Amino acid sequence: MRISIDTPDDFDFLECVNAHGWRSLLPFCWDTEPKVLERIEEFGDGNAALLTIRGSNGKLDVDAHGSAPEQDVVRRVKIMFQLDLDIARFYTYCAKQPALCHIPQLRQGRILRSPSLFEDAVKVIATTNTTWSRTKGMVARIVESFGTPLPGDAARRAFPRPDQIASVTLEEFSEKARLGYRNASVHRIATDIVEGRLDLESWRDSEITSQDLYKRLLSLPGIGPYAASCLMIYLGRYERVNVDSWARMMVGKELGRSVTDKEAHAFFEPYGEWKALVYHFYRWRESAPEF
DNA sequence: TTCCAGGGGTAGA
DNA sequence: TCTACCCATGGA
Repeated sequence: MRISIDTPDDFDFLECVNAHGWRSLLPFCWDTEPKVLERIEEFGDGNAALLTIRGSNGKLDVDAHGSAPEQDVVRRVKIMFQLDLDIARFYTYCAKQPALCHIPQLRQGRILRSPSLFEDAVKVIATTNTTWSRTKGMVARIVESFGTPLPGDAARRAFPRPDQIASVTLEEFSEKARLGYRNASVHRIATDIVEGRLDLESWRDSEITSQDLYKRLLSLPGIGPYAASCLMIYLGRYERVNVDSWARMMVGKELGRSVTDKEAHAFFEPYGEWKALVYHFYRWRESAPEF
């Protein structure tokens, strides 16, 4: 089944896929040539399907191999590529500043994300205090140990649902996922969702203020200021910079001394409501890890 | 052996 | 609000 999904004029497939390392984390699989993004996705019926996604003029062509309801495929692809995100105001802002005017020219701004906040939260936790190669390993072990396999190819699996993680003990999860001290955080988030104490997907609601959303994200185990700010970006909220070791280093160089997180935040204050997006694309242009 | 990576949690000041 | 310390992991 092929589904064509119209994309906004200010959308660029490659810029979105390359906006950060998510394309290299299972169940995404990026093929540089011929520039195809694959993803194993489960649609709630216990069967996984392979999606292959290509960008072409004004649309995304999605081939679904396996059981995949069309409406659900469209909904999830729109989330992954942030197709409903209105970034016109961001482009207007960038166009006025010489240092940022390349952003609208390149049609940067949208960042590949996961169809669920649960998956993004787990992946962000797996990026904290570790190297990128280890992040890939952690995510791969979660997918390969707990995800629904693709029919006929058990080696390829979807990202596990919360109940697939919560169905095993913390000890078993830790043994298979090997996330170090992060094991308990991921297992508890999954368990809280399954037992009805947490409804992460409802946090996508635009009625929730950014301040409230940030507080909610911080309340999750394993999610601190850095991880919460990353997730805010994926949800289209850019008021908080995800200050990391690179940001501290970069601001420190500018100021000629070591800086506190507060000083790093203050450095990006002039970029107002867009500061996190400005930092994100600056950081990836200057120093993208090998992904 | 020690350090470090796209930090987080906690105690104590 | 800030600082110090500890928290697995595994490659360099």
